[in-house]
Amino acid sequence: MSKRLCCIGEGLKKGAWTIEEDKKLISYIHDHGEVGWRDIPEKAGLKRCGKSCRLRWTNYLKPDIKRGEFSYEEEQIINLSSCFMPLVAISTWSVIARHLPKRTDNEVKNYWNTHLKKRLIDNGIDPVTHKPLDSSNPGPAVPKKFDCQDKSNPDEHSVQWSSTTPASLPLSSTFSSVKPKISSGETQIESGFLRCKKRFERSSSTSRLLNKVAARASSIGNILSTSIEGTLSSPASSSCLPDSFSQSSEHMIDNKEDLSTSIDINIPEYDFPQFLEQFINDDDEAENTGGSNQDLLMSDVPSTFVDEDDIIGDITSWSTYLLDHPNFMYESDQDSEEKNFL
DNA sequence: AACAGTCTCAACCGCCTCGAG
DNA sequence: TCTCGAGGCGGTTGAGACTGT
Repeated sequence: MSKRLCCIGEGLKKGAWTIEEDKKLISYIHDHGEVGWRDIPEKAGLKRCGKSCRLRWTNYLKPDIKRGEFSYEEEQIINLSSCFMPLVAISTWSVIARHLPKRTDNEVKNYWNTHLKKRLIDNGIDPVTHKPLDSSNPGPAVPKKFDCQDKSNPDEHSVQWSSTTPASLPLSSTFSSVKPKISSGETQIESGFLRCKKRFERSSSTSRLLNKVAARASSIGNILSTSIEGTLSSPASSSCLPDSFSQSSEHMIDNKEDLSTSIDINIPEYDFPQFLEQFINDDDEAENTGGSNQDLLMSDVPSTFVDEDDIIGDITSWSTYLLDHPNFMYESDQDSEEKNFL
């Protein structure tokens, strides 16, 4: 198949856009709308290829784009979404971006690559597989606050790291359990086709699950912090913690008052893994009964034959790990004290 | 103040899918 | 059914900003 290359042409400009170019593009789209990108440069008087115009518009100039730092809730969605990376091969960033209102896929991707991925690597986790980076590394570094062996008295607010293996690793085993369901009778070609098809369906399934998470994204920070609180107050976990950490957790509780409204931490709903499971069950029930739960994104998505239990297990595994290690994603952020207490 | 190293993110690249003809 | 162009995607690059010495 021969294809005319879009961005190769005489006199086409590349690189950073000027204010004048931006004005021309905005003015043209304001008058004519986002149609026919191929013709827009010529009609708008721009020496750019259509593709470049489209990218500039969708990633930067569009009026409803939100810029600036990502909120804690947005980070949580990206973190959870990153768990699906090994499962879905296409449309990942755009699907995630659709769950973050006014964020572009490019921005989400950049944020993951420059911030969140780095944090995982810093903490000894492979950002692709979510496994420890190497076998000599027993797992992500764990704050000494969580080290059962360490009964010393670490500074309450500064986090020190040890290499103690955490009780549970995020997704390391559960991911490998999610395999394409190809029957024994299929040929290689058929299985290739099906694999391609399944990629779509997984993407859809992922989106549906993300949608469920995103639907409560506005309160996810509160839910997590409360759940962490509940986890820490349980006898099993508190017996493992040094006294100083109990004080630290009290500090967390005090600080939480500033961050959220008061929530009854005894309500099981706020156990995050349970919350996820319950939320998905509620959603399924609504679907079965023809309920009107608004699916913000995937209302047109066909049913999937990906085993959602596997994926839910993955989410639960990862969220459980996050709950067990509340500082996990934030240890590199020395300047983000507030986040360290969540 | 000057330089070097690091980080950020807008923009580009090449490939893919979809839909019109 | 096939071809081809438009639009969309993830991966990558590199200029400018920032930070440390």
